[in-house]
Amino acid sequence: MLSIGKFAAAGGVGVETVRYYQRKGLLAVPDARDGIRRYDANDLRRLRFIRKAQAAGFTLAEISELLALDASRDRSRARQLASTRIRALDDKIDELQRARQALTRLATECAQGDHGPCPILEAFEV
Amino acid sequence: MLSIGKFAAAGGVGVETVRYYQRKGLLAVPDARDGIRRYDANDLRRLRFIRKAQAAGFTLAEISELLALDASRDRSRARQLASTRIRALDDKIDELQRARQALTRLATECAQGDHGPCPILEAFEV
DNA sequence: CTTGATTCCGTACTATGGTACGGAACTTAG
DNA sequence: CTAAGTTCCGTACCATAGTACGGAATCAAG
Repeated sequence: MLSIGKFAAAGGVGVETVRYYQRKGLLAVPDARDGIRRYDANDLRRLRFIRKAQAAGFTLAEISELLALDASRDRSRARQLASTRIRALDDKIDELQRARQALTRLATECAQGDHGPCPILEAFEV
Repeated sequence: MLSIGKFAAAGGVGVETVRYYQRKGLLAVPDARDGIRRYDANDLRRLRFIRKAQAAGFTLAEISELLALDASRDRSRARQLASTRIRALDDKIDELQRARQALTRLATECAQGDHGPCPILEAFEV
């Protein structure tokens, strides 16, 4: 049974972040014995779930829904959320790759010769 | 000479966004003739520059610096900003690709069989 | 037992990039 | 000329994901 400080540390977040997740309804606020709330292994699994899902690009709102599904075991909805997220990831990856390509080309051109306007600066114009 | 509404439309943003960029120092606030401020082609180039740089993933703070460089013509600093941004893009792309891979695998596993816990939900646990 | 750290709780503040609102003055279309 | 649309300006508000603060109470170490 962990105090909030140990719990937060075990989950790799700050105490304030735990409280924030509680306010958001992502984590339960355990009953306090003697005024100090204690967190168990279930709480910790849930906190780690949140962090991992977040690393996979889910927003906290989406994670709320995943956590609710965890209770209902609604597989088709879980797959739906996953595939929506995959499409969003694809779009974002494409966008970033296009930006990277454009910038790389510009940086190369800018490096070749020190006369005339810098292509990086010029490219965004017009 | 465009009014702020036409100017914003020409730049593909809202009027409030133009005012926001002015507050941020990204766009100048032109002198008003007769109380109405007029925007010229230079202003429009600058606004479009902002939008394009933003699409390349620069933050408004970085764009401020790019706009300042545009005046000073500091090519080496421009290249430096570009390569820093390229590295950040690479990191982000990697991260998203890892997330995509993990999610795709999970969604496939979840689709195979409807018994037992859903791997998508389970994966984020432990 | 005392001192320093931790907990609890509400509230406020941060950064980022905008969006909305209200009222007065001014412009534009019919 | 009148009515509707714009502009100006300051201020407040939005979402997202936290972070900070203050004061009282309680816990842990020496």
